[in-house]
Amino acid sequence: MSLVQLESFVAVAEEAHVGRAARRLHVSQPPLTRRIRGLEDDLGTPLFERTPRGMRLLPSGQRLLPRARAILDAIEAARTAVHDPPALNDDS
Amino acid sequence: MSLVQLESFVAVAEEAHVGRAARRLHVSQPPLTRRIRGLEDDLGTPLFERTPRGMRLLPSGQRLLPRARAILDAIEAARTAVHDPPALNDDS
DNA sequence: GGCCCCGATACCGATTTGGTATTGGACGGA
DNA sequence: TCCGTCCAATACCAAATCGGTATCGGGGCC
Repeated sequence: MSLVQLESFVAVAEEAHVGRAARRLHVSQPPLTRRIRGLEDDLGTPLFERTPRGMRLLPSGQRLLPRARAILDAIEAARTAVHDPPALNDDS
Repeated sequence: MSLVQLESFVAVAEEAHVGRAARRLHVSQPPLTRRIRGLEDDLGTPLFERTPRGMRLLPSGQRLLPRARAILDAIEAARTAVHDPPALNDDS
């Protein structure tokens, strides 16, 4: 599992469409398809149902989605925290 | 930033020693040195002080450490959640 | 001054990754 | 029913990434 895979998963889940998600992520469609497939392989379970219209989240994917978002948010928070020392307490 | 980098960072922070951390992670020392360097480059700030005895966390690294651990834990939790459907509620 | 322990770097081969082109399947309209 | 369209999946190749071995450079410590 990688952060790139999680980011890709969230984008595809939100767009319900690999092509649109690819445009949003500034990559072409095939690598994005492979990222999703790689994530499913890593987890050992499918996350989406492939329909003729696009991608629909399976229950497993629905369970992953909020956690994936939380992880990506935590990454951003960590990035910020490294740079922002907490405000000094007057007592310290 | 990648999960591999975060995992490497936590190991080096805990061991205070690139060589020991490398053994623990089952990689050789040079790639681990590069992962740490890559993370520092990505964040734009050093995380460790290099001493003749090993590595010591800088304040920036101290701020990152608990967050890195939390992220790695969240990854494991997500992995588990995908496989474990929540117990059915009798009311549902 | 010589030895030892540490992380950093050079170099090379292997793996991974991305892009273009193409395929195959499912709809929808004429 | 056949053709055009839209979707994800795959084949293929080039570029980038990554890991390992060998080596370097700097500090301590006899």
